[in-house]
Amino acid sequence: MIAAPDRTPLTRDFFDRPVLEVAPDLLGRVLVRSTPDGPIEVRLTEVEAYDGENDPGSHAYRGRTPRNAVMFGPPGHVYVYFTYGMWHCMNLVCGPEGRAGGVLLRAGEIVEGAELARTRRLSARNDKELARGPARLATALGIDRALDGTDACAPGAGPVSLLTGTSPRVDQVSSGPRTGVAGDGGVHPWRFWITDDPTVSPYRAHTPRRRRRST
DNA sequence: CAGTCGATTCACT
DNA sequence: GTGAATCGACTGA
Repeated sequence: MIAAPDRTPLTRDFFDRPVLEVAPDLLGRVLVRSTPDGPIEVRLTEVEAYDGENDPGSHAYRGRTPRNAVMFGPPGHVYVYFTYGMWHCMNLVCGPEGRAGGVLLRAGEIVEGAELARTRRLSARNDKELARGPARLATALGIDRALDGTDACAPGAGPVSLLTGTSPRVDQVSSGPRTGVAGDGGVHPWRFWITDDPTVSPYRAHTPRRRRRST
């Protein structure tokens, strides 16, 4: 008989560790998103670590700003940013307060609430695409900047929480360079995913944007 | 204050 | 594989 997955919420202590330790440890865990329309649960299959002010790829590299302030706050909180004029992406703040570490949630498998997720992800051709990619994951879960700063470890039923769940075996975890990260930030193998999982997003190197033709 | 670009996705060839 | 969409944050003058 197989034991049921442990639905005990992850506590702040889980996130109060170096981000490079937390990031791979999040794989396989289930994130619970509670909304008025119902719950959505996603099993995380791909993440990336961003190591605060030391990391050229991190939003915190040039210090604290109004946008990234939450990253400098206590661990276990949600950092949401808006990008490309259309998308939101979601992080979990890690490391001690002041350290500005974050784990970008890049992809996962919807394990509960797929029906609701489909209504938010009309372009998805199948359920594996519902949360394959960081902005897709945020869209499927109904995440936007209103959730920036939310405590994912708050007691009681918050809008976002994480379950202890079951971690994949160490030999089932792969790592490699982060997706779409420019320059020196792209050298570190700080992207982690569950090997061969079909919901993991495709890797793309950073592509400099073409200059817009001036008028 | 104008210029540049983004931890991306989608439609189309 | 290529290019457009779309806007807020950040940079440097």
